[in-house]
Amino acid sequence: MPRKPNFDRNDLIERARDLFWQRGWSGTSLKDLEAVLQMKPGSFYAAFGSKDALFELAMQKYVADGSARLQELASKDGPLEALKRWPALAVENETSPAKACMLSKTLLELHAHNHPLAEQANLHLLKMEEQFADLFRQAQMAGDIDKSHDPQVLARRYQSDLLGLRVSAERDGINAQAIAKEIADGLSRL
Amino acid sequence: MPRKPNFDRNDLIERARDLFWQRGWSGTSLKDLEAVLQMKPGSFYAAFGSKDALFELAMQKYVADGSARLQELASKDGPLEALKRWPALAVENETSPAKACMLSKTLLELHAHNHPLAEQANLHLLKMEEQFADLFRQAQMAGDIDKSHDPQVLARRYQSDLLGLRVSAERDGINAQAIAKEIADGLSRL
DNA sequence: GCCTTTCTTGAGCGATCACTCAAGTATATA
DNA sequence: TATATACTTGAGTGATCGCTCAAGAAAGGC
Repeated sequence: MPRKPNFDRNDLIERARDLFWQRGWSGTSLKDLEAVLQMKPGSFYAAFGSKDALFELAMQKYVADGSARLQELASKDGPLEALKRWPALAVENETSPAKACMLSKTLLELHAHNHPLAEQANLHLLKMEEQFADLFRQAQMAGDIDKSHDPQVLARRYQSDLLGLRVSAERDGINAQAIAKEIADGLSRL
Repeated sequence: MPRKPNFDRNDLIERARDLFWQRGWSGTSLKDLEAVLQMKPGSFYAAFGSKDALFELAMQKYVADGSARLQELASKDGPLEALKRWPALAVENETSPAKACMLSKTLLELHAHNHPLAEQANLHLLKMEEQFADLFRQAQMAGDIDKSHDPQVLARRYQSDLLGLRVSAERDGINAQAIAKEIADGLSRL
């Protein structure tokens, strides 16, 4: 049999995710990708098919990694504590490609053009919201949150607050950690 | 003396604002603008200088109009009531070019490229935040909000929540009015 | 009427966009 | 070692990007 590709596909997708996350869809050119991935156009298209196809892979990795990190946090510290710590974690990482959520950036950029990637981003956001709802449910079962609240409603509001926080964190001169703390404190009052 | 331009400059800026607001900076081409403004390239560049210059004018109009509408609401119903009604108003208008805030869309799209328009958007957001803080202050003077709160802190959180709401409203299948109501209810508990 | 001043027109500029493909190169099997 | 089977290369595709500019058209003042 023949030659093997001399790259680590997973590593390439991660690097593409970081570039797309930071610069957005139209802000990332094939030239940018070729530079970061160290690939010529021919190899790129043989490996991924199109810029859009790679973007979708990048979003999937973004969601899978984030989801796993939240789940791990919940396993370690419990569901409520995970939900309370998550906003600060989302915003504190100095090395992350951007503070704002990649899914919301994609949605805002491409929704007006009815681009399929905007629809995909929305679906991924729905999945994240469902994970939040699960954690709220678990926190209720553990007696940490009053059972009078609807977990879906809590999750919807929580995600909205999180998206706002992460837009704010993208700004210069905004104390995002302070907002993150307020969101966490709000959960204590449920 | 000579010929007058046969267009209403203010009207052109409004149409450009709607287009930019909906499609974003890189999502709006000169061709799009020429079509909507009914201008050939020569006239366009004679009138506005560049795409970026028109975008800045569009943002200024966006902020001026929004700011005036909020101020009018406050004059009519009082500062606290204005702050409580504002989220629902921002999200209910079916004819608006987009649900998300034009400033946050611009910031997210252009911040990574250090584009001057991202910096401008941030400054406009700061001005809006200051207006919110003023209204919170006035509500405290009127005795509608406990004086133990810092108006700047309230405004920062309020704006973050508003940005999150408006990103959520851009999504399909999200009940943004419900989130708006929760934000308003939160203000009642201050 | 004419002249001056401005606005309008639209072909077309160089640069960049996402993407293609034929030719060359490396590797596993026979 | 020979062959088959990928992977890699990079010049080049047509389309579109923001923008320019010379020529023509319109509306004052005289």
